[in-house]
Amino acid sequence: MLRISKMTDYATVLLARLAAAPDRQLTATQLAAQSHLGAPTVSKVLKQLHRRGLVSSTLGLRGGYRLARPAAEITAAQILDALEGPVALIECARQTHQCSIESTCGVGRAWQRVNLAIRRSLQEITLLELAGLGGEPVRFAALERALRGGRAERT
Amino acid sequence: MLRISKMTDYATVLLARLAAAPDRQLTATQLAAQSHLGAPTVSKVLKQLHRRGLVSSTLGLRGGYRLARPAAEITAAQILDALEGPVALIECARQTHQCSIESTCGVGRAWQRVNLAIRRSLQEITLLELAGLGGEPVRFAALERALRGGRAERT
DNA sequence: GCAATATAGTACTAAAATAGTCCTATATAG
DNA sequence: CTATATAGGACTATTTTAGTACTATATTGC
Ligand code: FES
Ligand code: FES
Repeated sequence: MLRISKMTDYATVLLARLAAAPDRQLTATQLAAQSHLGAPTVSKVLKQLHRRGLVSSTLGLRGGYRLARPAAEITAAQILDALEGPVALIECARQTHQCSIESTCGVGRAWQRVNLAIRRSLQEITLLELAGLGGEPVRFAALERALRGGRAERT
Repeated sequence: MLRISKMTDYATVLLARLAAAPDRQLTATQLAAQSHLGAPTVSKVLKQLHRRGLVSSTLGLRGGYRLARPAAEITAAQILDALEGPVALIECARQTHQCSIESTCGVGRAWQRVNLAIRRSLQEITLLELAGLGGEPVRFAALERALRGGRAERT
């Protein structure tokens, strides 16, 4: 249940590598070799990450990629959004809800709460933690809170 | 990000309908009409729900479906599992992890914790709440108040 | 027994999403 | 000017998901 795409998985791996070498500039080829992933695929992911502002790039010879900001300021939610867009748990949970059976079901509202809770938990996980660099354990306080409270979100 | 399949969505709708009529037996055709969904699809979903023990069925004339147990004892996690199986957030999070780059990445562990947290949250949502039948807003608000004093939020 | 109704199981087809590749353009260092 | 590297987009292949169809079996009521 609840898979993330391979591309997103790759993205976290690549970002973790960049996080481990914050002052260096790594090329797509280098990252592909380090990660044992295909070079074209890695390139594609990095391009997407650049589009979404998670990495900065330098063109030309001696170019490459680095994190656009410190690993502690990049969250799992941002990575997910960057690769998969703001798709929600179910169609009904999207802002423009045009579910055909909405009037008769009433389930959508509850799923939205679940969706919200998950988003909140993902916003508390930083790349630092994903990369295993932070030392602090992953926390899920917000998840617990959101599940019970169900407050509004702004993202 | 993090979609559930349409089938799972349908399942919650159908289960919610069954939950709303706990003492009646509804046929697939009736449920399809109520939910404005295709009859073959509804039938398929119900068969799967029966296989996974979430609904009980009666064969033959005057047959139909009903919940296998009270709505309060059916959780969102169970519904998800019934329709989509125990697939995890990423391949690496599965019990039989055979990720090819596992040795070099170290990201898997953190995702596993995210995965676990999401599962736990889904286990706390019951069908009663999904169906909008429980008194859940009060209960959640009270719990939140009791638990308040948590930690700060991050974007 | 027999016909009608309804679920059970399974196999198949169609459609959509995802993954991966390739090509062209552009920027930079030397 | 050339080699290297990213940027963007188009394309194909694969996989997953959704939906349909068909056969078998159980139950009711005549
Ligand atoms: S399935 Fe869309 S609102 Fe319920
Ligand atoms: S991507 Fe599989 S263990 Fe990291």
